[in-house]
Amino acid sequence: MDGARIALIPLCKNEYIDEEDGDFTIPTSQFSSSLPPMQRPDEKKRRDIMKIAEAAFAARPFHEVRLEEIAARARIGKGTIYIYFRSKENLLVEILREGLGDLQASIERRLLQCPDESVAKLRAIVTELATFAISRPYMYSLVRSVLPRSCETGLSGIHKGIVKKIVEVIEKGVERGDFADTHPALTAHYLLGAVRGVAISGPGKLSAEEFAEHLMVVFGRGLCAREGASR
Amino acid sequence: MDGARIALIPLCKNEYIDEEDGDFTIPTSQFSSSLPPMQRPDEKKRRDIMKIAEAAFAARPFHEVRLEEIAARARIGKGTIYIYFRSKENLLVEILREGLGDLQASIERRLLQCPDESVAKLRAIVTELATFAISRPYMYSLVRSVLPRSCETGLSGIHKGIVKKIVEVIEKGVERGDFADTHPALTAHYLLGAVRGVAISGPGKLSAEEFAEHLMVVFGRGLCAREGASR
Amino acid sequence: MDGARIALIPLCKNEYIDEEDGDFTIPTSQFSSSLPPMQRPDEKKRRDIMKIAEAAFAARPFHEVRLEEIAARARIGKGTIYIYFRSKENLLVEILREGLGDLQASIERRLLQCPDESVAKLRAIVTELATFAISRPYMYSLVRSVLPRSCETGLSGIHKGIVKKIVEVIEKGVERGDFADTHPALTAHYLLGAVRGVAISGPGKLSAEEFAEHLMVVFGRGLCAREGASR
Amino acid sequence: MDGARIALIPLCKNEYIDEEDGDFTIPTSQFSSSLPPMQRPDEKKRRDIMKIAEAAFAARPFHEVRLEEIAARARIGKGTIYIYFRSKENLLVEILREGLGDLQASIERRLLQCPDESVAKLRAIVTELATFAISRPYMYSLVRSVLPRSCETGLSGIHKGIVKKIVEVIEKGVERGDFADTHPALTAHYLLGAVRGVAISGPGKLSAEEFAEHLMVVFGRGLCAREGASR
DNA sequence: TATGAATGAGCGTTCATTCAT
DNA sequence: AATGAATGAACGCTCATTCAT
Repeated sequence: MDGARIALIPLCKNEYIDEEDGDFTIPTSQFSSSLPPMQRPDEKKRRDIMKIAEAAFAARPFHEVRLEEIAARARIGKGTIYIYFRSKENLLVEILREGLGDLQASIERRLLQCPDESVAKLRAIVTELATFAISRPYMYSLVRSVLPRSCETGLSGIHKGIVKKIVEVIEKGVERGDFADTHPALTAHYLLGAVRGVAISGPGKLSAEEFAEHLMVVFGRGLCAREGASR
Repeated sequence: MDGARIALIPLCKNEYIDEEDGDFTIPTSQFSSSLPPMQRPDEKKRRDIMKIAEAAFAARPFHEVRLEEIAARARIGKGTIYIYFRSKENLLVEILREGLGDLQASIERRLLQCPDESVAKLRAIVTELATFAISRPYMYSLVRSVLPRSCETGLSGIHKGIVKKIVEVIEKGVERGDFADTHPALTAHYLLGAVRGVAISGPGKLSAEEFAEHLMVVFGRGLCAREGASR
Repeated sequence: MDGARIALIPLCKNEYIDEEDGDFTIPTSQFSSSLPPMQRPDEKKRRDIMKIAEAAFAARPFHEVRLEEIAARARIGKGTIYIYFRSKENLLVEILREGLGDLQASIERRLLQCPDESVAKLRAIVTELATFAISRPYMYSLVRSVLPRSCETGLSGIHKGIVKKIVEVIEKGVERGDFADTHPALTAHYLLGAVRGVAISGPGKLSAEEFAEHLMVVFGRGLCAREGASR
Repeated sequence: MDGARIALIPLCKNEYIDEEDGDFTIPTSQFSSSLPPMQRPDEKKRRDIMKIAEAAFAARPFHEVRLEEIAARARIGKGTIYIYFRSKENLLVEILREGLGDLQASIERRLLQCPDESVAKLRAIVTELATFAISRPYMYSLVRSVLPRSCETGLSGIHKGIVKKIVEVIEKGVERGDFADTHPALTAHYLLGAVRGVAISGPGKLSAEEFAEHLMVVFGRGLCAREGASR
């Protein structure tokens, strides 16, 4: 049994991992990530469903969420969900795609409006992350906790896009001598992870502003090039 | 055996009769302290199951993990799992409890061995977190997968214990003038979240040492009292 | 739909959040009074299932009856049973409730139509009991097969109702001097037990009429006030 | 669906009934009814188990009785039961066989001691039945409620033996002009059923003597030859 | 002989999904 | 488009039975 060392070393971060012997083949899920956006007879109803479902998926783990319950809460028939979404998993994916898409969009919008200065850009990102974390805290709890197969669904693309944006800002700051960081990608993950950690299990009663401010203190200093007492 | 008089005298005609002592829990020895050297639930087998199951739970989301498959991989009968664990959820909880418990224990051990100095203590914690993240990355991905009910399962207690340890170190550092932090609890969550983020979706090919070192740079600076250009 | 504001705002970080209204029972229409002329649970199908299941429960003991088999015989899906019945036990209870209810109803109907005379009333009851025993003999064999919990299921209520009816008739007869019986409740149980005994293990090839007639002879005499050589 | 009339008319009273299409073949149970009495290493322990199990089988329906519970109550290992009994069903059969055997034996003993007179003989039987019903009321609840396949187990033989004894007494009484009964076998079933009915659901607080006395009044009169106003 | 850990067939039940209306 | 009754594959779990000790 000792020889049977488990081989579940994550081959590919960012994704649920497959096993050594291939027995655990992840069934190719049935969602094309790009969206020939299905006819949406009633866009408002679609949003309703997503809103209700977001709450439900946040309230309990995926396998405990019943579509019947979502339908009942949305005051529609169970079958109706299938007019707007291909499956339960697809429903969640769409919710996350939208949520992360919103976040990505608002980060990009904010960056465009902001002066081309390293700390200001960092602040722009941090502010958006904090606002998102406070206003839609459960979005975070969904991202990876329940979601396998994020590659196929295009979600990891959005996630990577956000990471990339942060990395760019840090790298630009390093170039300019404003920041000192030997591994900006790591730092980007710190930032996202930190925000997520607070969103999920952080202290209650925290305003987005306080949160952003504190993040700026810690990460601003942490990235600051001017000195470096790490010891 | 004569004293064991049966108490099932029908108290009430017309109905099946209940037993004197109500719930009569069968004294399932469940690892009872000491038994005749007969067969006993096998602690090693319990660990085997947990090891296999940890891999399975890491490989796919909770609702796609089949106990039958775990049993097959562990080369035991399906029912055997239920000798050692109350339910599928309990199995996962035990895995997490053990994992988080290990982490907590190693942090505490390391803190005891380490000089009573703020940065050294921070380093001790960071080193353990990084080591854990690299060596058991999927532990992190599990934490929220069935973690509603985390209160009842005692898991959140362990998590809080770890947070508390970090907070203590930061607060002590602040008292001594080594650290500057207006909200240590937030920072503790940043640290845990950051580690988690890297464990789950961070860049591959990262050694625990590199990881710890980089964390120390960012968070060490971020906490550093000596100056503070967050702007 | 705007008023249906989602209440799933995480009240408590660090834990999956519960819903405002707790148990939120889905308004499964379960034969709700009036619905748009859409599909509705089909009362006829319910009866079909009960008919098939009655046969199955009569053919073997409870724990050997397979719902899958009942479903197959009824040519429906296994899940469909659960649309109409809460559980296997509930299915049996409903069968019994209906059966005993029928018996009770037919006894009461017959009593209303019959002249207000002691022997005639006894005959009315006996006739219905005999008819029931001959036409649905397995109903009797079911009565106690899952009848712990008979209180909770309301079955014992029906049974008691029947007993009470018989007792009333006897007591009236005693009042009038037609019957002599010091313990009518006992006699009522004799009658039911006797019928049950014959239904279950009595001689075959017995018509309801013969049976009723013979019962009348034995119990008619047994109750008769006119003389009393019990010795 | 109308044509699909259920064919579960009990072909053979006294046994669970098979279905028209033979799908429901009752698995030949694995107990020889006659007893090469297996080595009984410890006869006392065997009795203990039976005593405990009798209570358990009386307390809940067959399928809810756990051998583990019986073992625990008897303070023996689960496997030990299988030293004394071939299976769970066999355990129940043995309990019933013994119980009914006791009843049969005591009836026969009493009949031998009693004057050769019709009413006295009836009284002998009734007294034993009443005593049995009062002192071991749950024996009755077991006899048919849980037990399929009684033919193969030899139980129905004992039951038939008792019926036969009663029938003999009645027939002798008829021959002698003491009793009038056109169908003694039916009456025998009445008697057994009546006793069973009282044992299971009759009024509480009834002494064996009262019970026997009342039975004699009703059945004594019911069988009495001297007159016959059943109308 | 006695044990109780181990087994695994087999169950009741659920719920995402389909489809007739 | 909308519905919800119907489905049935697939699950978690139980427990009578076996067997190594």
